[in-house]
Amino acid sequence: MQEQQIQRFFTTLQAANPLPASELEYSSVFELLAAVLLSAQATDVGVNKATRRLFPVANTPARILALGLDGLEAHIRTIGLYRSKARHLIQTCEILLARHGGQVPRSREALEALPGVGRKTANVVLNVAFGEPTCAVDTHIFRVSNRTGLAPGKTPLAVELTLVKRIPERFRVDAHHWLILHGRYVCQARKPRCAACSVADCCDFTPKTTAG
DNA sequence: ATCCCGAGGG
DNA sequence: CCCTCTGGAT
Repeated sequence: MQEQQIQRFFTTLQAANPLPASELEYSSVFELLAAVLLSAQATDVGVNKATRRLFPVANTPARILALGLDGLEAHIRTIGLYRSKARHLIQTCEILLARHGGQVPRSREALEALPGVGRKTANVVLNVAFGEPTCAVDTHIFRVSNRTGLAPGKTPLAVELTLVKRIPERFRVDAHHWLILHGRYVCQARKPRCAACSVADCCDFTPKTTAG
């Protein structure tokens, strides 16, 4: 995908969805962090189902810790990888209270030091909660970036660095949600819906009919 | 490279 | 049945 096509790609997605947002449900920065931590290799629908049980009972680090490991697991048992996520979330809450006054830190280093928080989750929090133009690369963004030719790369980090270079700054904050939603509903893993795709004409993957 | 790990879809 | 879902730790 060439530079002019990248402009068109994001301009088109922007026109269809001027104010894109996460489909994860949260009402505080801590809830966002917890929801994103729980969302690893899980659907947002499944995460929302669990957090609708969890957050009314425990939506602060102290309240999560008050649940204990078994109590937390009971609330999130329907999410894949729930045992490791419960353990990590508890360890993260302990660190938030011990080192950060119970608040979610704003630096990449501090975020990635939290158990269960890697580069992708840190990028999401930095972007969605704090407005930084980071490019979190999840399964959707990795696939869409490679398939369309927007940012080819063998690893998520390689894709991320290319995305930062290639996405114009004015699009970079919202690009996260545009790419995820595009991957979820149009550029799907198994059967990409190219016939219904608004950006097929600037995609390396979609077969294009020769002009004329 | 491997493990974790439930739910939904094809 | 198999694949996929806003990955991270070992």
